[in-house]
Parts: sequence; C-alpha cells; structure tokens
Amino acid sequence: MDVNPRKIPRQARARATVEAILGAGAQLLAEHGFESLTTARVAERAGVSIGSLYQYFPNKQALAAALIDHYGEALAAAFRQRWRGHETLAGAVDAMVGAALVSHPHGPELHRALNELAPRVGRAEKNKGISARIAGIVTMVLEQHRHEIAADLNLADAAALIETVLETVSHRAIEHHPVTPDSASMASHCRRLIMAYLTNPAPR
Amino acid sequence: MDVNPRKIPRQARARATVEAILGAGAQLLAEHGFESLTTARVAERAGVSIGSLYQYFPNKQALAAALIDHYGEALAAAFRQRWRGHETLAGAVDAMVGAALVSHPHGPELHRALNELAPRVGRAEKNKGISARIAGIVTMVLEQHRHEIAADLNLADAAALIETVLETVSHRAIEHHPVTPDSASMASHCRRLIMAYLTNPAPR
DNA sequence: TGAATATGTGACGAATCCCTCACATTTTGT
DNA sequence: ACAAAATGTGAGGGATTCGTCACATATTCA
Repeated sequence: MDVNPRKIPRQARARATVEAILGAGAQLLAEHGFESLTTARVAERAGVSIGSLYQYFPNKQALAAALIDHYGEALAAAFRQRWRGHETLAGAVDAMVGAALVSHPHGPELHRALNELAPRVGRAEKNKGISARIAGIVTMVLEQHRHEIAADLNLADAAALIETVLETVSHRAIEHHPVTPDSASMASHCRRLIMAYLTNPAPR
Repeated sequence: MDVNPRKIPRQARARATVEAILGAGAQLLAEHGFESLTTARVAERAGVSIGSLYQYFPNKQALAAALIDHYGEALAAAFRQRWRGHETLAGAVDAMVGAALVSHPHGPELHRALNELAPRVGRAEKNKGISARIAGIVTMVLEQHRHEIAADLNLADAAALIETVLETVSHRAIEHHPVTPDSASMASHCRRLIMAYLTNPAPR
C-alpha cells in the first residue's frame, strides 16, 4: 500500500487545503475513532470536496500516516520544551510529570487514537521512534543529575521505564480512572514513584 | 443501541455455537483489529452461518460487548490466582510483576484490542471495573505487608498507580519497545521501581 | 411417535464506503 | 492578455458490510 503523498501543494491555497484536511482528520479521529473515519466525512468537515482530498492523499491509510507523522512531531516538540534548566533532580522530575500531564497539544483522545492506529498503517516504527526520542530526552535530564541518582542504575533503562510510566499515567489521569482520586494526587504519587526509584539503591 | 443478547442458548449444541462465535471473534479481533472485524468473517471462522450469529447477538456491537465481558472476566480471574501466599513484600511484588508479564491468557493483542474497543461499545465502565478489581487485589496484597511499606503511603492510591504501571509495562515489554533491552531486564527494573516506591518514605 | 420448540442456513436488500474521472475554476508565468 | 499549470469539484462505479427473513434441520417432551 503506497502511503506517500500523491502531490505536494505548491500554492498557498493548496497548503491551506491540506492543513484543513489534516485538522479535520485529527478532529474526527479523536471524536469517533478510526473505524468511523471516512474520507467523505473528513473532506466535508474540512470544507473541501472529496476529490481534493484524493489529490494529496492516495488513499485513506496515507491520510492516517500523515496524521501520525504530523502530530507525533508536535508531541515530541512540546515535550522537549518543558524540561530545561532545573537545578535539582526533584525539580526536573516535577517538570517531566507536569509535561506528561499536559503535553497533549491536541488532546489525549487524539494521542491515543494515533498510538492505536500506527501499527495498522505501517507507522509502528515511527511511533516507537517518538517514544524513543522522548526517552532520549529523559536520559539527558537524568545525566545532568547523575550525582543525585543511585549509582547502580542504568540511566537509559531507567529513562525507558520512566517514559513508559509517564505516558500511561497521563492517559489514565485524564480519563478519570475510578480508583484514581484526582489528577493532583496522581501527579504527586507519580513524582514520588519516580524519585524513590531514582534515588534509592537496590536493596540487599 | 441494544447490546443485550437476543436469545440465550438452551441446548448444548447452541452453547457450542456461541462459544465458537466468541472464540472466532477474539481471534479475528486480535489479528486484524475492530475495523476489519465483520460479522460474516466471524461466522465463517466460527464455522457457523451468518444467521446463527444474529440469533444470539442482535448486532456487531453486541458481539464486541460480549467479547469484552467474557475475556475481561478471564483476565481478572487469571490475575487473582497468582499472588497468594508470599511471605515477604518482595516476593509478592515479584509475583505481581510476573503475573502482569504473562497474564494475558489470550494474548496481548486481544487485551489491547478489547481495551480500545470498550469505550466504543458502551463498555467503558466495565473495563474500568476490571482495572479497579485488579487494583483492589493489589491493595489487599499491600495490606498483608503493611509493616514493610512506608507508613505515610496510602495503600489504595499506591495500588491504583501500581496497577496502571503493571498493565502498561507489560504491554510495552511484549511489543518489544526499542529502548527496552529485553523483558527480563524490564521486569527487574519494574520490580525495583515498585519496591523503591513502597519502602521509602517521602523525602524532606 | 408426533407435535412443539429450538437451532441452523444463506441469499439478498439497503446502506455505506473507497476511490476515479471528466470537467470547472483559479493561479502562475511570459 | 493568454496559455499552461495547478487546484478544486462531486456524481457515480464497484466493492463491502450489516442485518433480515423465509425456510430447513435437529432436539425435546408428552
């Protein structure tokens, strides 16, 4: 299945069309999921004709892949800008948890939908790459506070685990998990979880 | 959308038919996801006619809901049987992590697919209920080792966080996350994460 | 055994969806 | 200004899907 763009927009008008299509696709994907995402509905919401959509995206999967690429980059960029300049490890962890809890620039539904979608449109690696980049950022932050972290902890492994925890906990917090009292408490427990893990050496 | 079963099977033959339909549905859901799950394909894989399927499930959503109920219960039951009789907190945590890493009695794909599916067929609460029950089991385990756990930690909150971590980490470990070296290392880090969280009081 | 009930079948109508194509309109470049 | 290129349009073909219905077969029970 060819997933490459059929034609690149040259005029400003065409770029606006593509933007409108991507925006409409993101909205509908977040609202109703992929199985009820139809090319006709996307075109309608975008305010363009179905023909215009197929001029830039050869098929429905290509549209989905474009959405994953477009909003995945936005997510990683949003995360990168939130961890700079913290003097202490506690401050950096605070920032990371805070970032995870708010860093869904286009809503958690869209984030989840794109995650589910990626492996079905040949973009599994792309999405894993985003996670890996965020884990890389976390690794860098941890390195800056190496002296506060248990010496026997491998930073790359720890960063991968923390990235996983951050992503999921943020999802759960936002969807009001029944056993989770509220987001503030969740964030506080999450901070404590990560700090305890980082600063205490393995027992025995 | 009515999601209740249309008719309950009375004869053994009918029960076998329903079982075959549920089994086929689970297989296809895990293999290809919900958007390519068609009633005709489910019936074909189950070895029954399409008409038989519609005798017990009024529509496609009802079939999905039945799958969620059926396999959700199986998951909770599988988890409950793995935590009994551990003398130490470390042993209990080991057991929980191990359970999370293997307790997908019908494969992680099915588990993920059902999780994604629940909110779209009126079963969001059901799935949250399963998580809550697992969190409740974790709470009981923690209570049995109260003396080994930091006194200022609320056990219910901690259990909710741990349940979340266990579920996601197991997903990631199985799908071979790139930055995760291997499952064994993942499990070891996961144990350390949870133990550090539980046994160390909040700093300052 | 025979009637009543339960279960199984699969062709088919109605609805929906993906995508194409012939053509209209706008913009660019000379 | 005018031709060439870029962009936009939407009806409709071909394919797929959901769910029904009239009928066949199997089981139960008196």
